[in-house]
Formats: sequence, C-alpha cells, structure tokens
Amino acid sequence: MTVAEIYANVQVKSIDKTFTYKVPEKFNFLTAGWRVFVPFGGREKIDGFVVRVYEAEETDFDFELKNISEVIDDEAWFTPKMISAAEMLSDFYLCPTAQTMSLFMPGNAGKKISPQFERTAKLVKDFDEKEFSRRPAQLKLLKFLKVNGEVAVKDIFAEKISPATVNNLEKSGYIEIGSQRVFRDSYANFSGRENNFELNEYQKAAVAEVKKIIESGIFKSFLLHGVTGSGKTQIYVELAKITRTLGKNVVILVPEISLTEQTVKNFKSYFPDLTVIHSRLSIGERSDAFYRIRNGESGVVIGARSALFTPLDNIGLIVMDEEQDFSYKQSESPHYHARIVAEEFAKFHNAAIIFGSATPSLETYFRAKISGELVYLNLPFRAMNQPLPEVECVDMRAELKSGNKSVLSKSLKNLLTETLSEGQQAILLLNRRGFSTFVMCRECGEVVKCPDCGLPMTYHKDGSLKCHHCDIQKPVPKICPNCGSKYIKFFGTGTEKLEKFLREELPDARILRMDRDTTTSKFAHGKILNAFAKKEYDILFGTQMVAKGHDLQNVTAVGILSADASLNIPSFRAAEQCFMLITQAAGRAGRAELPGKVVVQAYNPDAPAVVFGCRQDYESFFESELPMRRELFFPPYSRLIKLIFRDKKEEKALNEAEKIAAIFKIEFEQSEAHHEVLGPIAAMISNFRGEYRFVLLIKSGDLPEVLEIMRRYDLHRRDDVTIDPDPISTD
DNA sequence: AGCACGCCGACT
DNA sequence: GTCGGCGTGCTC
Repeated sequence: MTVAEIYANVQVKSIDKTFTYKVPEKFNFLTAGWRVFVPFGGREKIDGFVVRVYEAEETDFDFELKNISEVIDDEAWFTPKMISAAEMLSDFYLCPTAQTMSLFMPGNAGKKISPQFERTAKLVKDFDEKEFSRRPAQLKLLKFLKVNGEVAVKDIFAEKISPATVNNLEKSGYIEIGSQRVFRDSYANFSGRENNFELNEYQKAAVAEVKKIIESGIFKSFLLHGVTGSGKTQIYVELAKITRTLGKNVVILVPEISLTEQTVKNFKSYFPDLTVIHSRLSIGERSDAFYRIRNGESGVVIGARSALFTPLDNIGLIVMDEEQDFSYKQSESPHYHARIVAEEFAKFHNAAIIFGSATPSLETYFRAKISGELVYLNLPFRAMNQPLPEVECVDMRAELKSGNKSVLSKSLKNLLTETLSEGQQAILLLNRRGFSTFVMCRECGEVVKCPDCGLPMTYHKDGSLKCHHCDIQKPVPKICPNCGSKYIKFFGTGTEKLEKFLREELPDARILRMDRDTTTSKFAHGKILNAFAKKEYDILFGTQMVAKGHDLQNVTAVGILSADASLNIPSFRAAEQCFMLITQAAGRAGRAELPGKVVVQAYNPDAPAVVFGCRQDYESFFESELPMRRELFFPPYSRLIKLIFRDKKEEKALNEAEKIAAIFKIEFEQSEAHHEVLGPIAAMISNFRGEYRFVLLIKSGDLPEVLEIMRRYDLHRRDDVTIDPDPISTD
C-alpha cells in the first residue's frame, strides 16, 4: 500500500511531527507538496501537508492508519525546496513545521482558491465584408477580432459593441466564445520609469563586484552602504538585469508595503513580468501570483518580508533594501527576521545577497567591517554628486528660555517660510517613537528615570510612571527634580494637533498629513506621495513614515521635531534609532539639483546620536556606540533570545520562568561561550487576555548552543513558552 | 488547538 | 443516581 507522511496544519507546538496516512488508490498521483484533508484526533477534516509518499505494509505500523480523505488543490502547492526551507526555519526558530509551511501560503489554509476566468472571443471563419454591409456592428467586431486575435469579451464591450452582436456572431458560427485564466494583479497597470543615468564610478565598482559572484553562482553576502540619494536602486536594477540574463531569478525586498509601489515603478520597464507579494494583497491575488511564479512566468518578485515565501526557484540574487528596518522582523510566531531568513535562502540557492542601507543596523555593519563576514561596498557620495544637505541643530531648551513656547523653533519656522516663498517643498517629521510614554522637563531636558536601573520610566494613562524593568511605580512629578521648573510634562503632541497648529502658523501653506490614520488602504501611501510630488501641496508632514526611503525631487527643506525623543525609549537600541531617524529624514532633502537644508530640533543636542546624525556621520556614530554595546554585552557582541512565560496564574508563570532561568544559569556555567540571563521581569504588557506574562532575556555569545539547550529541555514543545530569537523589544 | 476521557461536586 | 465542571493526554 502507499502511505504519506503528513504535517497536520494544527499549529500547536506539542504536535510538531508528521503523521502517516494511507493514500487511497484514487489519489495515486500524490507526491510531496500536496495539500490534503485528513481526519485527525476527534476531528473529521483537518488540512495537512504531504511531505513524503512511499510504499509500506500494514505490519510496519503498530497502530491503525487512517485514509487521506480529500486533496485540496489541482497540483502540489509546495515545491521540494519550499519544504526543506520550511523545515530549516522551524528548526532554527524552534516552532512547528506546519507553522513555517503556512508562511508559504497566501493565507488560504484549508481552502482551495479558485482561479478566475474571463470569457474570450476569437474569429473562426473567414468573412466576406459585403455580406455584412447591412450589419455594421457585426462587421466592426469581425474586423476587430481579425486585427487583435483572441480577445477578452469585456474588451469587446469596451469598444462599444453590444452583447447582442457577440451573441449573433457566435450563433452564425463566425466567432467562438472561449475562456482564459486571468491573473488578479493590482500592480498590472503600473507603468515603469526608466532611469537612464550613467552609473558613477562607485556604482560601477559595486556592480562589478557583485556581478562576479552572481556569474560564478556562489553564495556571498554584501553590505551596500550608500549615503542617502547615492543611487542604490540603480545598482539593484543593473544587478537584477545581469541575473535575469543568466536565466536566474531575483527577489527584491522592501521593508514596508508602502514602498513596493515606487520599487515596482523603478523595475517595471526592465522586468515587465515582475510579481508583487505582500500581506495586503487579497488572497486570490496572492494565490494567482504564486501560480505564475510556480510556472516560471515571473522571474522577479518584489515585496515586503512575505515575498521571501513564494515558489520562486533558481534564485540568483536577493536584495534587501533598508536592511535596518524593524518591519523585517515578524512580531507574531514564527518570530522570524527576514534578514536572517533571506541570508539562509541565499545560501540555499547559492545566490548573492545585498543588504542595502544609508544607515545599516549595527549588527550588519559590524559583520561587514569588523568580522568580515560580508563584503563591504561603499557609496560615499550622492549619485549626481549633489551635496548632502546642510543641517542645523536647534537646542529646544534654549528656545524655551528665549521665550518661544511653540513646537516650531525660530529657525525651522524661517526655513519653512523661506522654502515656501521660493516655491519649493518641505517635509516635517514629528517623531512619535517613544513619545507619549515618557515625562520630560522642557526647560532642562531632564527625563524622569527609574531610581533603580536608570532607564526612562513609562507614562501610563492613569497618570503614574512605571519602570518596566523593576516594577517601580511613582506619580508624575509636579516640578522638575533636576531644575525645579514647572514645565515638566508628559510628551504627547499628536499629528492632528500639530496640523491645526501649522495651519494657524502658516496660513498660506498647503499642508498634507501622512500618518497611520491617513494611510490605511493599500494605495493610500502612493496617492499621498504622488499628490505631493505633483506639487499639489507645499508641506508633507507626519510620523516616521515620511522619512522612509522615498525619492521626492522637489523637497529642499526638512524639519525634525523632537528628534531625540527616541533616545528615551527604554531600549539598548534607543541611540541607534535616534541616529537613523535623523540621518534618514535629513536624507530626503535636496535630492535633485537644488541643495537641501535641514533643521533638527532636540532637547539633548549633545547626545552622540544627535550630533553624528546631524553630520550624517555613520562611522563616528558606530565608533561611539560600540563600546556601550560591548560593555553591556548587547548585539552585535551577543545575540538575544527573548522567552515569554504565560499562565493564567501569575505565580505559576513567574515560577516557571524562574525555574528555567536557574537551569540556564547552571548550563551556562559549563559553557565555553559567554551567555547571560536577565530576569524574569514582568512583561511590558504583563497581563494579556487573562494571562500573566514574564520575560527572560538571554544574551548569547553562541546562539546555536542556546537553541540546543532549549531543545534539550523541550522548551520549544511547551505551549506556555514563546521563543523569540533576535527580538526587537526586550520586554 | 480541539476533542475524549475521567474523576469529583451539585442537583432533578 | 446523573449532569456537567475542567484537568489531563492524545491526535497516524
């Protein structure tokens, strides 16, 4: 008899293994990769993934096998490569294989997605024009079909030819109605933009270096470190062309769904067959995209992190743009980081992988410059040799002292007025990260910190301040403990409030707001940016998203409000975040012929992140930040693993966490590598859906070793423990 | 996860 | 006596 090994798609850690089922004769075509329905446990119908089919005897099993009851799709959903990739990921992220396999589905678990068809018409008989002289509409259609061949019926209707005409011709046997598959693709009508600039010598050198690797078909990772506006995209396009010429395929990753639009524009004219994949596509659309990719009809996949999980085979190049962006990390299980996965996949395909950024993550830069794991490619100048923008840093404490209580400093207001009067455009960034969570004195810049651990305390709606590391709580002080000023308050200027204020201050300016509220739909981002690019507005303002990688030609001024607010997030990445925000935002200015000017408003203008951010000096920032990371044993000197223990009973959750912490401490004593255990501490959100949560943070000098220990103690099989390697937040 | 099974308290 | 509370354990 034929049997199949199947992962039941029940994403529970305790059942992370295959189950064997009998393959009925009528399904003798089954191979690894098919999706099927099987009875499982007490349940009639669970979807499952076939990973092996082979011949066996009843007597090989000491239990009764059940039958596969149905097959789901018309062909195998998973390629063998997808299955091995999923197994590799589940092994690394210590999560069930059914879960990593689900990453490779467009969200259609347990469902077949029907392909969409449209009616077509084609000419099947020669016609004599004279015969149709009294039937002009029919003649028009016949001529139309003679010119265009087989066309969609809806295109005929678009020519103002009626359904009756089509019907009559079908009856008289001149045309035949057929049907063809249509692919849902909301990016199909995007037109490309050609950038026929000559590459400069740095760009050429970078292309040449990667080209060698692509041609020789070996795995290698690159960091493409280029200042803002240095023309990284052109390099990606060039290399993608080279890869496609060699008959290999390309994946282009962007951090946010909103950035796919402009990336598609940059690639479309060179790669008309490209496919877009991201989580906001409809399931049908994604499913169609998978179909095209599986059938080799598309060799370039562009999208957010989920674009890694397609049937695309024979990959020669993976590009990860803005590699430092946190959107590459998935916050739900499996907690994968696309940066890690992309590199694993590149190895797997013997492909070249390029991490691109103006402000690389410290981890990636470290790997390129210090440990030498990545090849470092540098673009130190802007593409057309435009100067980097001139940056002025305004001390907001001094501003207040001189009597200006407004959120706009005098410099920034002047810059805006000037820019508008010259008919140019400005971007204003309101840094909300870390905002509304901390309490600061506007006179001296003092932030209320935890008396125990010194990390900034977090403001809660009930008016109290809490430390998320020590569980200490105190009320918001009335006057500043440092200077006695009464201008101490929790920070919370919202975008709406600021919009109103701006309209009052600059009544003639046409102002456009972009934040989470105004960008909920799939193309909202593009619409806003297009309207701004067409100069329908003067000022674009909003949250971090206004700073993210777009190329707006007419912007000459950029203002950053409370640039250093991100310094006050209780996170070891606070400075890095702050530096990147300033550098990225400033980089939006002066990208075309006219030079740019930037005003950075800060309460701690002397902080290295602010100083080096204003100078766009990555190297110096890196040098200043590294010793802290080394001292505290944070990445890039360690890898982090966050463990969350959950239970309805607070005591139980805490006890379990403590038990495991003790085990780790004993294990680590015998280890050659250095590891540290922090906690357990109450999680940032300590009570979620009636469950208490405690966090253990492990800093590891040898990640595989710690993963091995966790496996040995079956932590990965426990439903009350969440394992998050390389977490973004540590609480 | 979800479903069966089983072992105790409350109620027709 | 039996209905149903949920803790425990298994799913080819």
